[in-house]
Amino acid sequence: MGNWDEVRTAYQVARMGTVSGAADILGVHHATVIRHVDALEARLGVKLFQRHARGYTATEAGEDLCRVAQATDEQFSQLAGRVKGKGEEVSGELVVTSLNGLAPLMSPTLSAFQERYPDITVRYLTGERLFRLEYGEAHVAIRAGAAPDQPDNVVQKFVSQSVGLYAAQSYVDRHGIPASEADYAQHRFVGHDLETNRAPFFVWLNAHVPRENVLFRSTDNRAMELAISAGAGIGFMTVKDAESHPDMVQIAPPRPEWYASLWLVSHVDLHRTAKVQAFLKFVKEQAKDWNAA
Amino acid sequence: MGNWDEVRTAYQVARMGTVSGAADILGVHHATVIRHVDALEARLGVKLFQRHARGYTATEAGEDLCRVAQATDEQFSQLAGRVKGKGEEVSGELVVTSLNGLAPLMSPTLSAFQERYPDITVRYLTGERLFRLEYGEAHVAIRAGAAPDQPDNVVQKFVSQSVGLYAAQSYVDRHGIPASEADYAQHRFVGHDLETNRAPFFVWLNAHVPRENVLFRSTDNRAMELAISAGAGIGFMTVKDAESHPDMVQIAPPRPEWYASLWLVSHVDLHRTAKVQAFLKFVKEQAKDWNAA
DNA sequence: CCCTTTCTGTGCGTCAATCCACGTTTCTCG
DNA sequence: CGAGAAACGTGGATTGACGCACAGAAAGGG
Repeated sequence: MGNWDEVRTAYQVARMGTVSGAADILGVHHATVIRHVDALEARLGVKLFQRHARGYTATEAGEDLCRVAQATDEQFSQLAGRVKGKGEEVSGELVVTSLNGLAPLMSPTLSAFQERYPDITVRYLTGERLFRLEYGEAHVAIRAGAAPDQPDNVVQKFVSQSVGLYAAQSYVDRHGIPASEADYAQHRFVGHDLETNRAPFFVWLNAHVPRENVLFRSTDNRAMELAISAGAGIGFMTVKDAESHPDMVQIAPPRPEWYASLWLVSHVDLHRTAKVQAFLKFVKEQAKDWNAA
Repeated sequence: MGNWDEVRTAYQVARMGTVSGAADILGVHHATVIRHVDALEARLGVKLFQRHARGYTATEAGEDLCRVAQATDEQFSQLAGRVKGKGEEVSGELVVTSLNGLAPLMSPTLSAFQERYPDITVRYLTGERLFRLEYGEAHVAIRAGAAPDQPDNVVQKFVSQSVGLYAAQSYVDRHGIPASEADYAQHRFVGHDLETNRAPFFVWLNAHVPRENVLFRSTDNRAMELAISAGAGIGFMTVKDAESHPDMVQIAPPRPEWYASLWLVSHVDLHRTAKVQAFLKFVKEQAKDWNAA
């Protein structure tokens, strides 16, 4: 079935009964309508209309086509209505992705967002591998580290969490507090397992603390946090996280170069939709007081 | 919803996942596919696909469109199958029309035709008004009188029934048999109510018998036949009809100028279809021995 | 690590689909 | 009965859509 437009033209001819009437509705010249009908009949090998001076009347085949095309027309009209609305209303799925470590931060916000927009189904995808926005795997990603600059991605600054060096009271009781940076070589640290990690505070750690002093290593932020809390060593935590743990001792105050910047990333094709805009607005409102600066 | 072809190309893009693949299937250049998708998105005001180097992936709106278009594609395929078959197989409705008087002649033939082609539904429309082939009201018409020469109508000679003048035995018992044409003025006749009737034997009657002698007039051939049979007067009957009535006396033998010619008429648009061809062949076979000549 | 393949995207020239105008037929109304 | 309107149908002009070619980018393979 080669050409759907010809079906549409024939449908209007069957509805109107005249070529001229169909041409008016379709907004084309009546010669075009005649050619469409002729082409369609030639392809099907069947006469769809009987031609006479008062217009065209559909044969059985033409009436059959008319019924099918009418159903199609209604389906397409409904589709257009749905699709146009879909760009303006906040409903359906919202897929958000981030690395594992941000789950404690995001979960309450996503929950609140779902409560605010009950038509939304929130899917929060986390994992070690980065879900890729450009393949449509997610609407919004929360990325950490340096500002991503992939083309076709819209990047907005989210929060800059202030990060400090902390240790548990139990660790301080046993090993004391380092007096200066030179003293760090005598202490135990909690750090990332991969030396190539680009997080700013881990870069700083690699530069200022011998690798052999990083005795607890993990790839999971949550595991490191629990390790610090359990007294395994000195490590980086956000000020907010540290405050939520009892008996946490600040070894070094937050520094600007340690800031853990988070970025809201969305694909340019979806960024303008009302759904994504509503989410970005909502999450920035929620995070207003998380900022360090 | 302006352009159905654009929906079709977008559907293939959603199916294939790539512009190139869709272009291959559709048999057009991939640039055309891109233009169609762009135009459709612009009209709907919604992004249907996310573009990336590996291809296009459908957004929610695109998936919605894909579902609707798939249903449409299936509908159209089925339609094409039905419609193509409709031209080749003998099924559906066969609408035959004629004047009232031919019903006794046609009914057995139509019944036999329906028995021969069980998928056919026969509709036999009779009435004073002529059903018009050019408006698609009937597939085949049986017309009487002079050869019709309307454009777009295919006319075939059907049968020439021999017509004679007859009277019932009861009439002959009371009024005798006219000795010559000059004697007709002393007899009673059965004729058509309208003097303008073009049937050749009625034209002859108007010319040779005073109007006041036509004492039984009707517009219905069947009524006239029954009137003659009941002894109301002398009237025209086909030889076959006269033979089927008991006690019928031939007043004058059949003449060529009285021949009631019947014509098979079909519209040129439908004449080539297998259904009409099958009917014409069948009815001519049946009527082989009806002919007078 | 580079080469190949695949796919998107765009500027440009060409061709076909479209529009336009006129002729013909039929129906209607005065 | 005759003029006018409305509709189909066709040949010629034109514009918009299509195909082509090339560039850029990303994934896969040796």
